[in-house]
Amino acid sequence: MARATTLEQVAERAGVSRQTVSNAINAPEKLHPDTLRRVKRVIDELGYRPDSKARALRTRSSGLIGYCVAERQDGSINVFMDRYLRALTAEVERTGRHLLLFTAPDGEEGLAVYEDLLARSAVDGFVLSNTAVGDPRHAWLRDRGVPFASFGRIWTGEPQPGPWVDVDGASGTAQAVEHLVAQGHTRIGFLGLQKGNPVGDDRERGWRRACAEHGAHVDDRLIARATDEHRDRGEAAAALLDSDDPPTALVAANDAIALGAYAALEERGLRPGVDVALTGFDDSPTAAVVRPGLTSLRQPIEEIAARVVRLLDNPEDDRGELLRPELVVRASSVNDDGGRNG
Amino acid sequence: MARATTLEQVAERAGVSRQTVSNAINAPEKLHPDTLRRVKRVIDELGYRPDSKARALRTRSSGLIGYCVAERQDGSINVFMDRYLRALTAEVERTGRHLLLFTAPDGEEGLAVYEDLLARSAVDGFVLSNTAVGDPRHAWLRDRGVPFASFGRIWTGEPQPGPWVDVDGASGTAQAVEHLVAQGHTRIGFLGLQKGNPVGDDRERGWRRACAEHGAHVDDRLIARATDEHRDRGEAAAALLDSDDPPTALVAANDAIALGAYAALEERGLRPGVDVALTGFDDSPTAAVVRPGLTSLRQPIEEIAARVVRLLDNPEDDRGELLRPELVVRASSVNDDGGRNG
DNA sequence: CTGTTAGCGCTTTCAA
DNA sequence: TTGAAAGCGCTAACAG
Repeated sequence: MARATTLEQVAERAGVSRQTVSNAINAPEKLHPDTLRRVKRVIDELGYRPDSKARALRTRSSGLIGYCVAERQDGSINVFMDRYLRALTAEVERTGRHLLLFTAPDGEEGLAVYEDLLARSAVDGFVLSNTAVGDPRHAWLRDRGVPFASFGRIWTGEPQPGPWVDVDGASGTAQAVEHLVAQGHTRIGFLGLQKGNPVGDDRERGWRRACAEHGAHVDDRLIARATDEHRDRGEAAAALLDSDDPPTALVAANDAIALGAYAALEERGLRPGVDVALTGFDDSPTAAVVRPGLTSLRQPIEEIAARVVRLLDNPEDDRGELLRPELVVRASSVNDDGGRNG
Repeated sequence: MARATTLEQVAERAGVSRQTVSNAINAPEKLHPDTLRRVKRVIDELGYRPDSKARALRTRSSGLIGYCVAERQDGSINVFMDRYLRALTAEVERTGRHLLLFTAPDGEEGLAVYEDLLARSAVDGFVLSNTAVGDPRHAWLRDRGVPFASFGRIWTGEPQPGPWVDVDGASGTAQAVEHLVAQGHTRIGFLGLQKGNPVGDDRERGWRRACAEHGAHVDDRLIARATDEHRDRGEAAAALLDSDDPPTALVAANDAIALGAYAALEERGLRPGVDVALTGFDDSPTAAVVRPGLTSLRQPIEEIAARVVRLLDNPEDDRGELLRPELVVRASSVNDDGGRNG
């Protein structure tokens, strides 16, 4: 690998001092236009770029933002990983930095990895994701004055320890309910997560509120909960479908559970969208591909990435931002197919 | 953010020179056991870690491996992104390095980004992925003596410009055919990609070879091709199903096309697995979730990541490695459900 | 506006 | 085995 051009080589060739070359790059307004032009030409000729490590050493900032890819496959963020990382990388680059990936165990144990990265001054800050209930990372970083921004709240009830962006789950399920009410449904079931799961509770709140607001039934017997957040064989939906007064529509807390409901419906000879309307949440890649297409709530991943990076640099700006997901209507929730069966 | 401990602080506290501390970390065998113990204790007390940038500057190696996340969503690698990046990150960490993410346009244009990273000495090498036909990156990096390893071949027919790992597509579809022949099928159709797409051609070869070997029909009229590699509405399958002598089983070149076939079957009142056996390729998350579950070929992503990193460090070791995908049998390809309907 | 000096924190080289 | 000197390539601070 060829040795890269240095500042000194540029300086010599341009007949100026090293500092002038540095200024040409970092503070061009300080140079006489002629000098600037001459130096710039030499820079281009030689293809010179400041050595990132030397600059980092001197400026005490690595230009790297740490991002942890969960060590164990937990499934939930899975469906966004691709979109999110792509967007985050692009956003971070817009400010001339890069994303540094690392792995760490969940919980307290993982803090050692963050500490290591910090002790080596390998990163300037962190973007947090896969936030868990009572996640210790946020407070830990805040206490050390480390810049960070989080996709996801810590859900402890206490004030958030730092800037965050999250998706408004209640708004999402409320949109789904409104959509179903507009189709004439008044008995809309909710396929939730385990009670106490803050994401599930949030999404349940939206279902409850919207049902009340729009005159649909609100009744705890319209709620069933999935045992496994990431894989459901349809048990939750089955419970509601086999009840005395089954709902005519189902709002699921996520796509995995909605997909489980497909199985439960099929077993009972019912068709999603025709016999029972169904909506999911997350707009996973699968939602667009199954038959019939699953109506779902698309998380504004690209916007989340943009805001997270902005909050990282301007932590005072806005401490928290709640973004509305967007309802993507497919055949699973509309009686009339209307060509939307994608 | 608190200033990190330096070598000098450790040295002073331990009553030794800076160099001795450096040796305690990088060449402990050079120290007297007593000195080593004393220095190590101080290192632990202070939580000292060498500053990565200073070390990198001095040793001329950043400890960072570049990985490009494709700028445009091309869909194909999408399904692996999560697993692959996780595995790659872990592998790279095993040797004390980290992954640096960046974006770059496809083709020649993107080389400027690689050049920039190199000129700044921001990375020690690259792991390539999303390899395109005639991908210019490999030869470009080789010509500059930059370490790299590729997931995916360049498919030009010329010798590969550097170490690579890839999945043996032909072996995969051959496995699928053998599985179908074992179920009694002799007319097995192939749902391929556009002719000339080397991935599709490779997978087609396996189908053809295995059909010939196992006495199944081999006939170009058993082949239909999808227009769009990433989204197929079932047109390919429809062409075969509506032919004079339709196949009783279908091997698709990827899951997206197989999923398209679900639609074509449904429209004709046929059930995957019951009336027509069907297999996909890639074992996308969707394959496990659709009804019936889609039999598919799982790429050994974790092993690919491990080998890519090994090749990066030992380019002479093995220039190319072809890995066998694993057939994951689900209900779409077996007449008897057998409880495998996942 | 330009140049000189100093030093970021580390490891390599060489001397003791 | 340990220590001192030098310098990786850059920019902050200041002098001219």
